[in-house]
Amino acid sequence: MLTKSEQTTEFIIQTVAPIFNKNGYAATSLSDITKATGLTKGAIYGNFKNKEELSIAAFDTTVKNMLRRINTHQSTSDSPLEKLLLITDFYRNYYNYSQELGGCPVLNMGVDAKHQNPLLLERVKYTITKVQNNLAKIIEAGQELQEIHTKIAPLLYAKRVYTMIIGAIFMTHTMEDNNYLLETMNQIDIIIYKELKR
Amino acid sequence: MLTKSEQTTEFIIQTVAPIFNKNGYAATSLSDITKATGLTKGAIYGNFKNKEELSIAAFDTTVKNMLRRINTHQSTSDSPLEKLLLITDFYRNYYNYSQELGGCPVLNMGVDAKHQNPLLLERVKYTITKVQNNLAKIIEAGQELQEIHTKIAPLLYAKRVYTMIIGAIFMTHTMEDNNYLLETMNQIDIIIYKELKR
DNA sequence: CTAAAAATATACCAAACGGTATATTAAAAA
DNA sequence: TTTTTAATATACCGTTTGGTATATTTTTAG
Repeated sequence: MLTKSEQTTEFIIQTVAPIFNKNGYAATSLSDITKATGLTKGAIYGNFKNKEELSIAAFDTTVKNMLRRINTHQSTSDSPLEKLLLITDFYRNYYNYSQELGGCPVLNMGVDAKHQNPLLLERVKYTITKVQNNLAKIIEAGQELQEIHTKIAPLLYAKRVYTMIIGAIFMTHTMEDNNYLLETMNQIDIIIYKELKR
Repeated sequence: MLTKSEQTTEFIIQTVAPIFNKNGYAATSLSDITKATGLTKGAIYGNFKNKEELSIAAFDTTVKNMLRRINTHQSTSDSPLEKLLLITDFYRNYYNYSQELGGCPVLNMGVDAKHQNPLLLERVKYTITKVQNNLAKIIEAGQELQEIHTKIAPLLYAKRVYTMIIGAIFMTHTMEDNNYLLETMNQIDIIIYKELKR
């Protein structure tokens, strides 16, 4: 069972996460935070050291939820190759999903934290590395199960794919046009079928 | 000849552009601006209506310079196909170049302006559309000169390519690793040779 | 049910915010 | 060179900023 303060801490994070993600670190004020939560500064600073720490907790939670969601989605299948296709499938619905989060946390905070919040930037880098390694692991598993060509360099392809995904996320959000995401996922599926699959 | 005020206006824009690009709109304060220019608020507000207008002028100038630079680079050749290769070549050196600008203006302001500066966001959208159309025009010219397959849809490929480029820019800047940009440009070159070239 | 402890609210801080009215200085025209 | 005009500096405005010390309330333990 969660203590009262643990509940409050969790409530603050959940409430504030989309605000930070949407507005960025500097443009999110403490009055935004108190207004959204209905709490006072006393409560906020009783649960978090400062604004920076709160922004990091918010990012980490958002990302954790997102990665869990991708993981659940791909675990529908045991085949690594199909797992990859399920991931592109996940991102076909990402525009809707990420709008609930206030945008893509990796993209938004990667750009936003760059010159203002070094600790948060480290969390973004860590997240990107993690996503890439996850992709690479799936490719490796596919090679072991002889679904994927062994000549393929797993991490290289993982980076290639994630670069395309994040580009499509930016374009879709900025241009407010889901086709960038859909079209890019189709392209990645073609890579999976024509380059990876043996 | 430029009048005194025109000179000052230009000086302010040039000085302030990389600051806005680096820190984002909200995180750039008027004291940042006065400190960097050595001017007072009186001078700033004598030349610009407000902070928003200045940020837009700064973005427009940065982008104009950037587009001119790409244009100069590609005009080395008359062949549309080679023009495309010269563009990927330009982006191979983009990490260095964009660091001077305080990052990629399209990427940074696209994310930053999304929920804070609608006028600036419109400028970003306009820029993206322009870049895409430029790429599409080159492909069309290549089709007319029979360098590029006519079955290729110019705008579709233009969007595909720019999506990959902007993804690579994000990854390179966030991960501080130029390989994302280099690797992506190699991939685009492969697309040019294997899919576009006839 | 009461006492100790933990969590939240209140009231306050100096500093910084974007912006403006006015004074002063510098440039252009007569 | 003087006068007019334009450009910049100064001083100030109310508001908001992130953060804190302290008072009050709520929760938990005895």
